[in-house]
Amino acid sequence: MALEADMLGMSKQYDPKKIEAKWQKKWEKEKTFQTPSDATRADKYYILPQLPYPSGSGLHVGHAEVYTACDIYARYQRMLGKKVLQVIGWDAFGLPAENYAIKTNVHPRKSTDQAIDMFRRQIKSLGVSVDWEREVGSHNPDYYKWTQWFFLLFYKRGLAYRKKQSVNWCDSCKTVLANEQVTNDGKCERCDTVVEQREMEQWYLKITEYADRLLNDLDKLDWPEETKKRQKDWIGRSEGAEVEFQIKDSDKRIQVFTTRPDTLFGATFMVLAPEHYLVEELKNQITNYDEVEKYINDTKLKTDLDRQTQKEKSGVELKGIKAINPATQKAMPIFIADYVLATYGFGAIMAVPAHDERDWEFAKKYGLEIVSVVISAPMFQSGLTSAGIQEGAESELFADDGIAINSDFLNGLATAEATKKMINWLEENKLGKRKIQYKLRDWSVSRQRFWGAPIPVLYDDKGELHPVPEEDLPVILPDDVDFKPTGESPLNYSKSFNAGVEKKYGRGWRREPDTLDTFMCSSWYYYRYLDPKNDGAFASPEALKKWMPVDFYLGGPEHVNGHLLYSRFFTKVLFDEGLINFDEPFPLHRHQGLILGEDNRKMSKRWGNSINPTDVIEEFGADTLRCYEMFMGPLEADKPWDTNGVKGVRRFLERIWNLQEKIDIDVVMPEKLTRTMHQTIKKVTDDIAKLRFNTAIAKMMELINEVSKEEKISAEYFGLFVLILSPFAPHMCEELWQSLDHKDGLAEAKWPACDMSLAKETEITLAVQVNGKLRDTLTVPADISDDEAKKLSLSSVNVQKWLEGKEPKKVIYVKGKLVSIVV
RNA sequence: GGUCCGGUGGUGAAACUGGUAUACACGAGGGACUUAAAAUCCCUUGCCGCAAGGCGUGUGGGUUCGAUUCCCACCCGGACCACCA
Repeated sequence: MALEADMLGMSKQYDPKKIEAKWQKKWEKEKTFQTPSDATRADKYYILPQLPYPSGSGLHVGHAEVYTACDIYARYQRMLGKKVLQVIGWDAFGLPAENYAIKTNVHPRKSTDQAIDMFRRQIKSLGVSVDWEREVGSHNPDYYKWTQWFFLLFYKRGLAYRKKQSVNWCDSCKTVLANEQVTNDGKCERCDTVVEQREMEQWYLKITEYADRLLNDLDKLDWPEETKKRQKDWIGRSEGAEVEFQIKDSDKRIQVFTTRPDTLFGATFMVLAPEHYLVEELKNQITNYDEVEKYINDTKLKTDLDRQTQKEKSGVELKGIKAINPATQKAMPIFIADYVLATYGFGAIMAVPAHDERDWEFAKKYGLEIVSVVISAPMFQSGLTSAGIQEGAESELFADDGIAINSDFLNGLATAEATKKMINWLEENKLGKRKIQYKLRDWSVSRQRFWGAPIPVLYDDKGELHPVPEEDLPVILPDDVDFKPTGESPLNYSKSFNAGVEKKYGRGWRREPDTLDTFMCSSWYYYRYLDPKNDGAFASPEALKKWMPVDFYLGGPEHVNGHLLYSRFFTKVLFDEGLINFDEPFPLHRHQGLILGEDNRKMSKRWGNSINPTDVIEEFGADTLRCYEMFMGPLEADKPWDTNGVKGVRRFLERIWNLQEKIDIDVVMPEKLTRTMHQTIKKVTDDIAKLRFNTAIAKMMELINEVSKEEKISAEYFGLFVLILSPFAPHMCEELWQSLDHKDGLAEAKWPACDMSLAKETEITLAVQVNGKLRDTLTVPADISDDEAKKLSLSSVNVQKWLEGKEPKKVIYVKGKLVSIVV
């Protein structure tokens, strides 16, 4: 049929299904996108699309957005002569597969591998230029061997430890959750169950030890400013002091952290978190312990959600004990209250009701003493006597910086000065010292679940822990497991998991039954791509040296405080171990936006507004899907799907396809079209570099609109266009390129250079304004002089009309743009 | 409550460093082709006005020859954080 059509001189119909299958097969067979082995530091380019979780519901149009954007960038970089590394892998461990197993009794390995097969097929049908030979899956023993190795590295460096602590517990998933996995209304991010607090022994990684570096090194990164700020806020650095308060008639002390040591003279009571260890220790001296115990128990029952929605502060005084304010020597009442968090600072505060909103509310409710020790600078200068202030002091809350009063040796000092002086005084008297406090907490990494990497630790017959020797890795995840969640680790009940342990290590020895948080798997995957089959290291020193750091990383903004922070942490630990010579993995990072449903809501089963990329490919073709998703709007913006918009893009590609009919080798293109071509090359080049794919496509559409009016188009001209379109619509462009008699595929082609002398306009349109209003436009030679431009503008009939014979006061010429006349 | 981001046609969105606001696309209206429909092609499309012209980038001010862009105040929407001492 096709041959017949050719012989009749009829053009072939654009048939993406055929074209796309053909080229995808060819690329795969010829390993077109295999990572070049001759890459060097100078010409390497590492492009990383974020690691997908292969969910059972298949690929989402949002995935297609990430892979297309990265692929356009990759193909562009190759055409510039870069040796590109682009790979996709699978974040394969995790709760959904295990929950599915509990429901259906299908082994997670089976459902996960099925999901991966589907994902791989779907991603391949997008025509992305990734090196499939380097694909990795975090659930494979040759991958999680190294996840376990990383754990041992942390352990060796004293960064992994076990601790009994109050943890977030999801009773539906029967597991512990990291703070990052709890939603802001206190629910499990996976299953929406309200999270409770439980005391449990868990493994932690000491990410807090890296808080300052994780904060300071943000300055080195080219990341969206908002993202850096969110990470900064999450780390939450505060400068202040720790202060010790003696308990009256006792040798015990209460330690607190405060950012306002300058207000110490105004501290009138103390508040401990209900979980504070001193409450138990001072039990015998507390006269109302029944009441106190009741409050503690009530707090335990309360969920985070209850604590947050509760408006009024509550607490109980610890009667029978008092603390001494080291500055005033006054005895102060001590309370427990749940507005003080056990997990921040020392779990205790000095309360300064006059200068802290929370303390103020609490003092008001319980009728506690309020002493004002800071006033605003204007008020201080207005000459109010200190007596006058003392009288009116209780009426107002003042939480800002100001001037110290009622504070002995601090009086008259501004807050910054007063703070310094107070810290010096505390240090001299051994009552406290300067301290920097972070909100960031250590990362809880153990999970009482099956579908994860086993923690490579052994316990001997005395319960002492021993890391698994490196040569015994990987600790294999067994298959004989009952999936029913019990709250205990399913691995406890696996025969094969514990078989041979005693024989190998000694009588009474057993394995740690917990598995690692899946975030540990995804914190280092970008290293494995460099050397995925290496059995002796997570990656060879040569590969690390050649490819890292990642040149461009694209991922969702949801990972700001989880994955991105953890990956930076892993990298810094590798750096400290001397295994790498850089300490940030992703110097350049951008986010893609969310693709919403046609109804402007987030795509979900619930609304029935999901779009399956495979359906779109089936109906319109992968090239159309790719171009449409890039044309929708800025990459980082959230944008709704519009099926008519997809049709519009398909129309655009068809018009290009049909231009083949007009190709004539001998025709010489008009100067104006040559100019448009070079302007388009420049625009598309600049826009791809800035990831502004939407405007790049718009510019190419403009060119096609203009060219479509021509009778004949030269093959060379058309070829130039095919080159710049090729990263966006690679299948169609390969086909067109081939039909232009190029023997090599586009993988061998070079990105065209913009010839600025050809792109330059010979004529420009000048806008002429009179008193700021547009009155005329003039077409003039591009090299017109200032005087000539002004003279021409003033002589224009349209301008004369508005001048009304008056002499202009001022004439401004903005080169190549406009003339502004003021009368 | 705090922080950040945003508000431009009927819709998704353009606009370099302060310089002709609405590129490109969708939708809509009209026309050509067709027995008809689809597809395709052409024209129109911010608002008011017959026109000249006026008005227009959330609202009100300011700076400037000139403001979507800079400054101040406010309104609205979204995201994130949320008792962090």
